[in-house]
Amino acid sequence: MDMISSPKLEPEKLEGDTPTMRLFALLEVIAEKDQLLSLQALVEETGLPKPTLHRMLQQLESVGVLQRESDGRHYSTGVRLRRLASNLLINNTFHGARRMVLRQLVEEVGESCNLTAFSGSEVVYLDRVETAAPLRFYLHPGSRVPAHCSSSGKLFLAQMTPVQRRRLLGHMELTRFTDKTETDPAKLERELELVRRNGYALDDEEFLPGLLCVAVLVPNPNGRSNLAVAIQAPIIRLTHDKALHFLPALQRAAQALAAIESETMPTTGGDDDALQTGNS
Amino acid sequence: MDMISSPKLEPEKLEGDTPTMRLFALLEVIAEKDQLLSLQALVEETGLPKPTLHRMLQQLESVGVLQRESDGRHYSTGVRLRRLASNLLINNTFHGARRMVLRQLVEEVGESCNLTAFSGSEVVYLDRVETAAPLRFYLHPGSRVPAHCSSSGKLFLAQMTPVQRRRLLGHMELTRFTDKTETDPAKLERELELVRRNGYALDDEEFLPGLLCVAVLVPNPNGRSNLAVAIQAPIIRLTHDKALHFLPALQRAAQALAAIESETMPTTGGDDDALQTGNS
DNA sequence: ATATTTTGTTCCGAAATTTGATATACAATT
DNA sequence: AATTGTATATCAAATTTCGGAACAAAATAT
Repeated sequence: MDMISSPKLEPEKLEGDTPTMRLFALLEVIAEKDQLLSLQALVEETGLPKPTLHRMLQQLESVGVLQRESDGRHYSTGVRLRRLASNLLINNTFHGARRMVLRQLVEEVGESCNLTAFSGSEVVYLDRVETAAPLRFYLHPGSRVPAHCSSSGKLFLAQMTPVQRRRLLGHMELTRFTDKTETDPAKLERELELVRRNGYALDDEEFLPGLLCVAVLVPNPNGRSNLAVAIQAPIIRLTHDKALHFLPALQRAAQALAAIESETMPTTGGDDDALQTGNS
Repeated sequence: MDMISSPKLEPEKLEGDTPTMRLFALLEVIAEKDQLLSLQALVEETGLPKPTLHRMLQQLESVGVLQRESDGRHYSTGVRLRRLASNLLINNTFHGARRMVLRQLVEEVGESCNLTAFSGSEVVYLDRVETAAPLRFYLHPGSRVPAHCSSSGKLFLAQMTPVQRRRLLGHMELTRFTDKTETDPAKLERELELVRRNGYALDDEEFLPGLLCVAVLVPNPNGRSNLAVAIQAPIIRLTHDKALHFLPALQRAAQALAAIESETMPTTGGDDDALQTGNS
């Protein structure tokens, strides 16, 4: 094992010292783009020789990590990779001090709160802390709800580019769950505009009768966020006004969560090898 | 949820043919249970030799894919892995959109549906949404079936030029899977002619006994299509007639999928929506 | 406090894999 | 029909991984 790697800043080259790491870096490139990449495109993107890249892609495809599109020339994420990502985020509640932030928020506002992420086309509950109040909705972590009628979902939709959003909403049936569910795409679009301006989103009995939610995004300095915090409560206890009243607390929690994220997700890959543990 | 996970009886070898795939499988194990795993625990979990595992973990840690806890003896997900997962799920509108179309179709017809492509000489399942009905065939995405005895496959074959088709069928054994499997090239050719005229294809227990499929092509304005949608159901529930009854819904789904394709496929410019340069 | 067991780490030659220039097949475009 | 751009196959050389065995450091038992 060498000492500290020399600071060679290759702007184009796909970094990676071992074959495996090169392959992982390739996955990162693919995951970063919301588009189907061809072999040629990846060659230009990574700077790797074509045969090498071809082999890598083929290998990844053969085990279901990547998947080739119908035209046979474009690659995208495969089932295994997507499942890995899902599991990772769901199981990550353990690692996080995030739960503590949630817990404190719950204590502060007295209602159940949860942490959500956007996955595929739906909102998935990463973690959830319940209020002590006897009357409550029980929604377990791991479950999924549609984006168009959940507060977090609206936030995620609102921050997408128009192209991305149209791709999703254009082919999504805005299923009606309650009288208040928004099923008109145009109206939804208008509401998303509002959400974008307000910086928060409401779900006023749009998914479950009697359930009101408020959510804000967990800010992400690196780009779009895929984390949101939400308060969920029976409308009997949490009125519309009261919900807005909780916004500062919610924002504070979001900020705290963002801090946790940035602690563990620094932008640049630091190369300080502090491997020499106590070995005298 | 996957069904093929191996039971935890013995130190079941971590499957993987190449070093890289073994490593990916390791990540899957870790992602599945985000508990802080020690080296020893992983040895027992995966059945890999200790030095090997140690090397893998160390390598993964040194590049930030995994992370070692403060005690230095427990590993958990690292920065890069989590970022990969995040990006993956956010930048996934493409798969999300397609899946939604499938899901709606399933809801409409009440049977499992899937999206297939032609690859090499076989039909590969790109995605699949299961019906809620208890009795169902379980066929996972990524698996492959022969072209001559699947509804999608016949569609793909039917739209080929005679030269192309002969090239394939000439070197392909028309394997018999059931009594109804067509193994006579001449008869198959005649059926393909019918498929071409009808605009849809059936698979009436030609691959699996008791399984009936109907499929249509996803139209492609640029030429031949390499995408098909299909309904698959036990013949007990889905009679021949009923299948034809579902054709309009199937066609509608195909149309929707075509729209997604045309939205997504970058022509040849490379300039697309959301460019998010993860300048690392 | 010392002995014992368990867990983590290092070595290193043999075996397996990746690498990528070159060559070929295939498709679309002219 | 010819041409261009792409995707894929081949193969010997260069790297990398592999894992048994030895070693070090904790944790646990005596």
